[in-house]
Amino acid sequence: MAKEIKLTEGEQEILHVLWQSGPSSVRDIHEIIGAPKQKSYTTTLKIMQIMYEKGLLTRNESSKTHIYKAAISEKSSKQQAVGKIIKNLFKGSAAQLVMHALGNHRPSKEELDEIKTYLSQLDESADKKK
Amino acid sequence: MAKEIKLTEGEQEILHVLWQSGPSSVRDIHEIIGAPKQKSYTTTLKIMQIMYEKGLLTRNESSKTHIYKAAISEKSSKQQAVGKIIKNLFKGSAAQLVMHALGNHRPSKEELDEIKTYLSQLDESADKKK
DNA sequence: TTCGTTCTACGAAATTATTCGTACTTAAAA
DNA sequence: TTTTAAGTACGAATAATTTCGTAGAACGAA
Repeated sequence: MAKEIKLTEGEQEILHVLWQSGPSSVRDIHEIIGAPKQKSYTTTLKIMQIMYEKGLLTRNESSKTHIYKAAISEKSSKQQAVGKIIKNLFKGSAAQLVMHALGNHRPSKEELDEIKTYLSQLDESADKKK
Repeated sequence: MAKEIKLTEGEQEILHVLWQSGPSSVRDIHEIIGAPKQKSYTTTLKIMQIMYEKGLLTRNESSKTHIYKAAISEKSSKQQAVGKIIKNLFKGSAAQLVMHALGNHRPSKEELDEIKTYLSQLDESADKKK
């Protein structure tokens, strides 16, 4: 199992932006999440520096403006986040989460079809297993 | 939209237990989450008292040992938690979360059937809407 | 009634996270 | 070359959270 990483609120926000936008400068990130909240630039900088020290981010220092990248994958974070929710809020049942998600966030017809297709694929591969 | 409630790590743990077990004493909760982590009893007590002051818990003081209940519903917390994940990690697509959950937590045949049934119901009711 | 156990209340220390000011560096523009 | 704009580093204040010790109340058993 992947190591359990504990992220603070601020760290999560920064990772989300980096995953969406790709490698970014502190300024880039700050415009998106710090500035709108009236936080000073050095606040964003500090958090990113700490994340760098912790190994949550890597950075390219070749130019004056450092460019940061997420050092942990969105994929593993998704898995951890979803797994945690299933465990804590849905008594371990992925199916319950699925139905909850479908019930509350009304996917479009297209999305529903997408899911059905996916489900039938799952069925088939389940047969072939082991 | 329901008010955005921010819970600390410790608060979440306690709510999870209360939702699972129903009304409980501090001792009950402590045995489940404090004791295994070698925390002292008063630590659990203190957090629950603070939660009570914040209105996150209610309590019955009729006996010496107070009995606490969660004051916020598991349902709304689920909605908030799932909504947040969909927004932050799945670009707003519930379908993506669903497929991720199905892909990583291999539900049993029974669960799959359950989901399919649920899906077809959704389809029908979608037709009737507005 | 007295003792021992179990509880709550509360204050304060310790820890963790966020926030920001200041100093110094770099590089480009004037 | 001087000035100005934009960056980084870093220390320290503040805020939020967790942790625990101590005091005193409640209550049952001896």
